[in-house]
Amino acid sequence: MEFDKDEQGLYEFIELLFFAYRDFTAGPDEELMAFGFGRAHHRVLHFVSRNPGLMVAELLDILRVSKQSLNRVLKQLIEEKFVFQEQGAGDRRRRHLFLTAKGQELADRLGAIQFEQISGSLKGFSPKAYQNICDGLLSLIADDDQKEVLGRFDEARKRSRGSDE
Amino acid sequence: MEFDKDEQGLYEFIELLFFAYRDFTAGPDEELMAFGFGRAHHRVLHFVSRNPGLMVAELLDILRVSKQSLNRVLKQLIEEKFVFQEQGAGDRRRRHLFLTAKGQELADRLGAIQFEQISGSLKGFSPKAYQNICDGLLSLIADDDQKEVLGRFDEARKRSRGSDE
DNA sequence: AATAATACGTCAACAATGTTGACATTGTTT
DNA sequence: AAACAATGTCAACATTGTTGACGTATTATT
Repeated sequence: MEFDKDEQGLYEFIELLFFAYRDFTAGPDEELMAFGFGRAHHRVLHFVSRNPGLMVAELLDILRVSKQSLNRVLKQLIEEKFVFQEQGAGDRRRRHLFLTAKGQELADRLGAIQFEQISGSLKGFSPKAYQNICDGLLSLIADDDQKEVLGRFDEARKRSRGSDE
Repeated sequence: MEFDKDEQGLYEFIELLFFAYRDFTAGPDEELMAFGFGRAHHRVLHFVSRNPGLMVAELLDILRVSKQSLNRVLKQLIEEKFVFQEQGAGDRRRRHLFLTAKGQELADRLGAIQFEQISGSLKGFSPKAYQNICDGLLSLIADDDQKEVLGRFDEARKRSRGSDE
């Protein structure tokens, strides 16, 4: 397996991504079933947990689904008190999304499942090798989206520093 | 971004995988629409292309869906002459799956789209870095499945050597 | 002040893809 | 002959995606 237009290698890469994604999402999916939720709910919980105060429009841009599709799961999460909204201070049309204690608890549990999976899988990797994997995944993302993704990473790290210290 | 139970880094890893998978599947999805097919059809075309003579039971194990769900798309692909079946020589209950010329053409076109995406994204990576990415993806796959995946990789490489020389 | 644009919510219909359960067919094994 | 295995099929239903149309605040523009 080396990179150089080797057709076999490229096909293998495609399959690795498919199987990795398949097995990676399997764990949380099980846990979610107990709540009557699915993968779509997980995505909302994840991104609201990581970006507290996220607006609906931003979430739509992240998930790339129609607002009707998002609204179906978001409505459930709000009705069942996993998520709540706050009207924007400046612009009162905006709804900022946050997790309730219950929502945060579930998001954290799902995160913990994936943490174990990742650290179990990658514990043998050097920091350098791990960096290569992250860089590789990042460059698979469409050029226009990479900036947005990295921007949100930065904000999350700033928030985390702000609350830790 | 370094590997060591850094919560931020692990969350970032999760998101990278999500966005990479999202953007990686977007290309073929568009092409498939023109044929009235979806991602489920793509998976069948891909794995039959890579493993000619694959049995239905093996495909079910790869995709991890119910036979009824598979049958729906497989039936379409057979009726529209992208895939054909051959009765097993030894065990005549078995149906071995193959692509027709038309099916192979479509599978190749979809492969080409993803090839361009991958090589465009990873062209700056050293062979070593590329190897790290592949190893990382592989280890994200459930332990029991890694052997199967690697086994099929080997078979595909053997087949490819057999027909190339 | 009237009008347009924005952010969001909602109703309805429909499509793709997943599920389970039940049953039929054909071929192999015991 | 009876049991098992591999596949196909019918039906019902769940989740998550789509489009189109419309409603309601709120803000921005003219």
